Amino acid sequence: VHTGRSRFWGRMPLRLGVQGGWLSRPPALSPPRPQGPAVSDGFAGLELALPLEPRAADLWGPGSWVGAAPGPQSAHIPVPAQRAPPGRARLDEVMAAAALTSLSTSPLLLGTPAAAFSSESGLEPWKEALGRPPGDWDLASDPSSPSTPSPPLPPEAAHFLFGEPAQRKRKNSAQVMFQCLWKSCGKVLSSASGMQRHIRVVHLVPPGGPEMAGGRARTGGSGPASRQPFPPSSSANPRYVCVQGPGRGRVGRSPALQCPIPFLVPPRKPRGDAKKCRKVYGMDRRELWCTACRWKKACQRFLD
DNA sequence: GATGCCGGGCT
DNA sequence: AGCCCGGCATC
Ligand SMILES: [Zn+2]
Repeated sequence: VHTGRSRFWGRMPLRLGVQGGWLSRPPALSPPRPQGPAVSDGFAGLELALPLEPRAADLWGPGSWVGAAPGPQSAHIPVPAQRAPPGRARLDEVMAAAALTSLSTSPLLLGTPAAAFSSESGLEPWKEALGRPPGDWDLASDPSSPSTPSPPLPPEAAHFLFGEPAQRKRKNSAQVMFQCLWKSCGKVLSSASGMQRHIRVVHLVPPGGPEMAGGRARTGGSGPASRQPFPPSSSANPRYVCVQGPGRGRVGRSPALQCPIPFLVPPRKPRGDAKKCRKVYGMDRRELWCTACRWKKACQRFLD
């Protein structure tokens, strides 16, 4: 059983270079590597478009691609911004890119020309939200909001979450909204603080252990992965590595350590050395492979 | 180049 | 659900 896939968040139009929950593409950053190539680094490739301005104009503008300036620790991931081949809506695509991760929050501009966001494809969450009277789908609908005020997320986290919502002189028709893109969440809130709280309460394991979570503890692995960004990773490698922020380089087993969530990642997974069906039987004896191997999935016969 | 397999598409 | 494959990371 592996623990869900990606567990990052970022702003909407960005995409994290993650595959299978393990960081992809080592190179670039190269922190001091204490060990051989097999176990070292591996998380420098984290690709973030942090410097991006969250303003819609920039994100969806005429340029077809947006990306972060290449830097020591941020390669850029181009994200199609405007047009997309028919059958695949652009927003859908961007959403997919973002949703590739588990969560992302982003300011949305409501009331802007529909063309900017119009999409036939499924975006149920905020499409729905759009249909409802403002203030209705706000915090009021958050089932898990205790009356007690809680401390805000660390400032860094907030930064990664929303950036500055660009306090434009608001044309009375435009309104900045925030959407939670945590896997299959999509909640839309009207304030950054509200979104922070939502994320903390609903998606984050509190820094005291999962059992301290509000009323209903989410201990085991039974719940939807969407609520377990930091699952009690299996006995083998119960660690997360902080790749950015105050706690950079530190390891721990929960987001409790000083690290903005987006940069708290599991270390790279080594490839097992067990020979799998493909290697054992060869391409010509494909019928002998286990089904998983035949389907290019993780082998079920020869486990690691 | 070969192998392992995630993510996602199709039926 | 079963089945397949693109693409990527690792060997
Ligand atoms: Zn197999």
